[in-house]
Amino acid sequence: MIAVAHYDPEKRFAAIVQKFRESRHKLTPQRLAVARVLATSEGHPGVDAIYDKLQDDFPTMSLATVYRNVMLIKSLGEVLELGFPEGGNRYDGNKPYPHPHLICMQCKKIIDPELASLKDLTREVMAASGFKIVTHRMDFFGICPDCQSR
Amino acid sequence: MIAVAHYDPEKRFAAIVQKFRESRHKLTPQRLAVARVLATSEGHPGVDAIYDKLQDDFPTMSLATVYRNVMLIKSLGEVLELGFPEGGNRYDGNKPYPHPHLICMQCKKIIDPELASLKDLTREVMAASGFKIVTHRMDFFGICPDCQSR
DNA sequence: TTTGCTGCAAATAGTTTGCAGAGAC
DNA sequence: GTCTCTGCAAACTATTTGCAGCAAA
Repeated sequence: MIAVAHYDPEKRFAAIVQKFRESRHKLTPQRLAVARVLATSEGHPGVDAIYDKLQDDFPTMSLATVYRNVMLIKSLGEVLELGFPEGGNRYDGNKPYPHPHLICMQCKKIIDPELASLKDLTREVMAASGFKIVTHRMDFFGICPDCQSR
Repeated sequence: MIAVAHYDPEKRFAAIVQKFRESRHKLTPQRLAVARVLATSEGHPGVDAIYDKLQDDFPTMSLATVYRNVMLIKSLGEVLELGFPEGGNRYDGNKPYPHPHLICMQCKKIIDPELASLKDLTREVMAASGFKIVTHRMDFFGICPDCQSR
């Protein structure tokens, strides 16, 4: 299996809360709960997955609140949004900077492969094209080992 | 400037028409017109760009028809769909297989950089993860030389 | 107390679909 | 003549927004 590096989820949560404070945003229970799910999830949850996960603790919370807080955290630079045109964006609050993803087309799981050579690729494109490259997106789609053996 | 390889647009158009025939789809003027735009456009047009471009020749054609035919051509494997979650998917009928893209965040132009090392990257991910990789998506986002000097 | 946040419901935007007539073959 | 395709309008879905009450600071 591939090596996967993750930050300490509690530190990630604290970093997001710190950004809330710096930007003078109120620390509501709903907001903190969304931040905690983003910081601690390894599975790159979507908005509806976050919503579902919080139903036990916040039965009256609305989807709109999840959307609003995910957007806020994204605007603070503390979550990476993985948009998919088919809908159902996924979020990574654990590593909020661009990095490659490996997506199982069957079970929809998303994992983070370690790829050393990607930085060189970015530099190669910059030099060859004259573009000033700001960010990138690199997704591999396939069938994971679990789904292959089913 | 970066080197950009393109196929002969007329050959691409003929290949798409050939697929229409093989799959027993009727050759309506609207369908052929959409295929021609996809085969000959270098700018990775979106559905609305295709629609706009065809307004002169087919003033009564509906957006739905463009959508339906783009989807048909995609299902025949003759166009590469570049979906963006913000909406406005873009299409490449000239090189209908996965390849990296370089997207200007300002003028929205999309060009095809030549990157030799990408195949190795895919193999690296396959070997390390155990995934059976089916396809990939690699986008670089930045500011093109034209927009930088404006 | 003040101001921003939440829940609800309605609005939005891109895309898809049902249907009846038109047209390819 | 048959059966698919088209144009129109309505439906759909994920997301966003307006508003009135609620709660953090």
